[in-house]
Amino acid sequence: MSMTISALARSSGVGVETVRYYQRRGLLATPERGAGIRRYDAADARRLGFIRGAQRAGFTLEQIGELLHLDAGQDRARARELASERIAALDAKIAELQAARAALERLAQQCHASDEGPCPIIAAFEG
Amino acid sequence: MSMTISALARSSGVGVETVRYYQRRGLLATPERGAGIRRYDAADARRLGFIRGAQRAGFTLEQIGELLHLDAGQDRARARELASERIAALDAKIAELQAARAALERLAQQCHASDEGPCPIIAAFEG
DNA sequence: ATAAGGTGCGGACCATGGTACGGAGTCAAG
DNA sequence: CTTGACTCCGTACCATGGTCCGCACCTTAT
Repeated sequence: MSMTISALARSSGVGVETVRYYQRRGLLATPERGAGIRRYDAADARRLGFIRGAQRAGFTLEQIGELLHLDAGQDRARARELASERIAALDAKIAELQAARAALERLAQQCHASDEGPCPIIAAFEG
Repeated sequence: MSMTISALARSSGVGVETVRYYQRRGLLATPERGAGIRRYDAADARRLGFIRGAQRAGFTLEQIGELLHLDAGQDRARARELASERIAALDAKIAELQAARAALERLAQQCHASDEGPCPIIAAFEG
């Protein structure tokens, strides 16, 4: 159950260079090389999957590094702290994007409604 | 009704260097200088406000540049096109963030519920 | 066994959105 | 009329998250 770096990368939908970048960042281990080629296993794939998932949740690579570090240390309080900070940030971001979406939608409709005068999409945001 | 660059910057809550950066990017005009100092007016402030608002809506500076360019050209169809692309992108992003938020919330609660075994926050995302 | 293609590695480079620096000129209050 | 704050301008630098390059070695199919 071992794979090369390109198989590992493919398994998580990233590029080989990205895997190598994560290694440089200390997010992924660089396994021992058997005759020049490093071999990766399911644990590496899970870890890479974790990184991508956490990244989708908006964690930066630095925060992900901390989470991975906690993994070893069992510091659950800190993990929860990071999680709730992130939840608050997500709430703020979601609200902002929803507001922007509503504004854009309204503008697009106004713009569509009349072809006269200045485009409302442009006219908006000003102020 | 004219102001210096720092007043303009303050009026939109950005730094002077940011205004200058937008000028370099071609998003803001650099008015004629009266004896060495450039003077800005309400139109400049509105334009800067537009840039910030559009940025909050998730447009990149490049897209904002295009929107501002359309402003002159009255190309409303293109403006609507950009707006609806952005709306779709916002919808996707909002859905992603909501999913991430829900996942994190659930994990934080699980983590809180029991202090035994591996932290669910870490265990998640993997896969 | 040889050629094509994957791997390891270090370092350079990229895009995005700024931020900082240095030196010269300008403006406003005391 | 000097001092301190502000401005102009070009250039350099920053953080983030990669991406590409070149060279040598390894692997695999033919």
